[in-house]
Amino acid sequence: MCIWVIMYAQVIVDIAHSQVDRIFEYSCPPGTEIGCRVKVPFGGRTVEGFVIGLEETPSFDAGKIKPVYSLYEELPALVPECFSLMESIAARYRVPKAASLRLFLPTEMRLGKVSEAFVNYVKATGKGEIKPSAKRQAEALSCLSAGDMPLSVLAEKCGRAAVNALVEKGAAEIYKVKRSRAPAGEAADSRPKELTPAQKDAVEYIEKSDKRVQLIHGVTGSGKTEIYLNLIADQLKKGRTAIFLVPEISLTPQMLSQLRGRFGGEAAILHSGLSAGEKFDEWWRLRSGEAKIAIGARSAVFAPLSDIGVIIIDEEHDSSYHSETAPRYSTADIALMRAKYNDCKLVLGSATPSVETYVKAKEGEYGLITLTERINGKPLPEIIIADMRREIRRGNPSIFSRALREELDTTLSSGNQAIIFLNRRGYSKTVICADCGYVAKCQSCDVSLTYHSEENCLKCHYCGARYKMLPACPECGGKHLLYNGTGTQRVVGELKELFPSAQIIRMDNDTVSGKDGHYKILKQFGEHKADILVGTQMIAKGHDFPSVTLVGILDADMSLHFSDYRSGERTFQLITQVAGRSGRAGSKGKVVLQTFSPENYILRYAVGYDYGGFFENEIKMRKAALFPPYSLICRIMVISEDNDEALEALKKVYFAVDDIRKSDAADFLFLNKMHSPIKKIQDKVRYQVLARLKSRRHLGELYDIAVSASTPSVLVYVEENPVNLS
DNA sequence: AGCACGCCGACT
DNA sequence: GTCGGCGTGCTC
Repeated sequence: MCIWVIMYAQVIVDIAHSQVDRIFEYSCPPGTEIGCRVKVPFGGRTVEGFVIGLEETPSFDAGKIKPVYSLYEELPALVPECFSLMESIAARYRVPKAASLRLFLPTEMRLGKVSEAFVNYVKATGKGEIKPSAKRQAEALSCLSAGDMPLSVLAEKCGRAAVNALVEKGAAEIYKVKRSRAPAGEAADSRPKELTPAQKDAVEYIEKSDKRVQLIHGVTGSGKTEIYLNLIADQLKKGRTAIFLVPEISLTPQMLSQLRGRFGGEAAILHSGLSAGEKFDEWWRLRSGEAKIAIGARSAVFAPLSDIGVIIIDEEHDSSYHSETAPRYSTADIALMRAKYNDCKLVLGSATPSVETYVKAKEGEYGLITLTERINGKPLPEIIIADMRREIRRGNPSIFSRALREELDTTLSSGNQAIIFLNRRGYSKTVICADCGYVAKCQSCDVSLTYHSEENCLKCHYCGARYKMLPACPECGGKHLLYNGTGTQRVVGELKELFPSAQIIRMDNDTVSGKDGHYKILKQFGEHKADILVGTQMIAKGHDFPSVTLVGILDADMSLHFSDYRSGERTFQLITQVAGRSGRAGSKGKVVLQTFSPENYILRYAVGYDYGGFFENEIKMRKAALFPPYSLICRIMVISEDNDEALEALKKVYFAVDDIRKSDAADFLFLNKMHSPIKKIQDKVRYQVLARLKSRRHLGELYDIAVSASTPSVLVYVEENPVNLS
């Protein structure tokens, strides 16, 4: 006789709503473990839930407790660490626990939409008899005598009817075998390379350091990747696991095959190109311990690994590491939580680290490894500045400088390829004087103003101030004020006139369609099906094009004048990144950088690949102007289809924040409410409360205000140091 | 979040 | 007299 002790499961139901953001108790079947996903009855319907605790005695009226319907799987999907992270994320970003738990599962896996895949096998039982006339059945049995085989193969050979008949008679049986959908893909040969002394030092330094976070600042081609791979390999040797994060855009087919070649089945690669089934299988390979390295974009920071030995974030400055949906986490924050929990290192790497990261490394909070030498010893491509004011003065109305035209000519005639990059993003337009390069700025914020055509005025996106349109340049009196950038079509048009025989591909939001339209265009160009690639942001990173020897940046200063304290940083990062596209393989590369402000310090430092100089200047300016990291910019977005409701919520938020300011005025550098720079997106009006705070001490209260001001029809959320103010 | 229960207007 | 509007309240 056997007496089961009835166990009670503490369950978080998978409904992300504050009113059900608490524990519900259910009696559960034996075999239920903490971390299991369960199907439970909940207020007349059936929902998915997560077991976060087990108890022998319920704390709820036992008579009202209902039983768990079923378990989704034997092995708990959530590892113990998830519960600690769940608490931190829910508290930090003010989201329901269910919303933070969802992060740990690929969306494709929720609600039991995908499950394991099976393949049917047939085996002979040796039982039953077949009639002598049944030739096909006999044939099938003889096939099986050599061993079991997949049903589909046998049916193809001997006919489905014959197999069915054998099964009917009991002479054969069908059974299921788990089929792995793990993406096969090619595996390039990429055996470990001998490390250079600098790389060896870096690995040793990181492993010995007592600092939790390490920053590798290394120029393009300095061999950061090889350092990462060695750090990972060392942890695997110790029986620990690893997470390797890259920007989504870097997960190109070449990179995937390189990683597979290096790590084989030890690595699970989670990327957006996987089907639901593939993702399911890759995820379970990690969870079951079969795979020990999780490689992927942002969401892979939630990989179901235990005993993590190292977490790596490559290209740490990349904006794709910030989530754009609630909870709006930053990947580095989560990675740091996990690094602390697992007592392991968090390694950040970049050729152009974000200012906020670099300042921590310089001040000693993070370990800092600087790699100045390139592995192949080759110099970085030469960057030439073309002064567009001079071009105009000399009567060159074209969008191409003389220098760029000449370089294009030599590049094309020597059979090489060129990339023309347009530095435009977002929606706003700044005002530039074509004669002297003057840019209109806000008097109280020192950021550039944005031209609003509907109201024909200039606005500051930081304080909401409005300025009258300028009839002429206030500096030089020039009348050539430019309000619009140049479009890619115009660039292609002019190029065709200048180089009629060249093949040109254009790549921007208009020409890229579908999920891999992006990749298709790059592939074409990589196969040298065109001589010139013209594009915006999207060509800045990713692919290696061996025969590209020239990169032209048409409006290098465009992003400098965005009304954003980070515009200088972004411009430096962008130029460095785009320049890196030139001269990847054999021949030396060149970069022509066209600008209306050639004396600008950001461009000067970029030309010399002088990150240190750039940083010193930038940090000085941020300190003087009290911009991050010397302050915290908080934006509370208010979005709704109903303008009145939005305004009501906006007022509520503003007055609540203002109350905090009244109690602690010293912490507030700025506070105002205003329209969002983009007033309406998809028929939803957008307002914002913008605050600049000296410290983080009121951040939690701001999150609380956002939560309490949101309604079913008004979305309210907080953004910390927002990447773009749209 | 859903879904039930519940109390007031126009209909077979 | 009923059908149904969606306001309040609960879900182990």
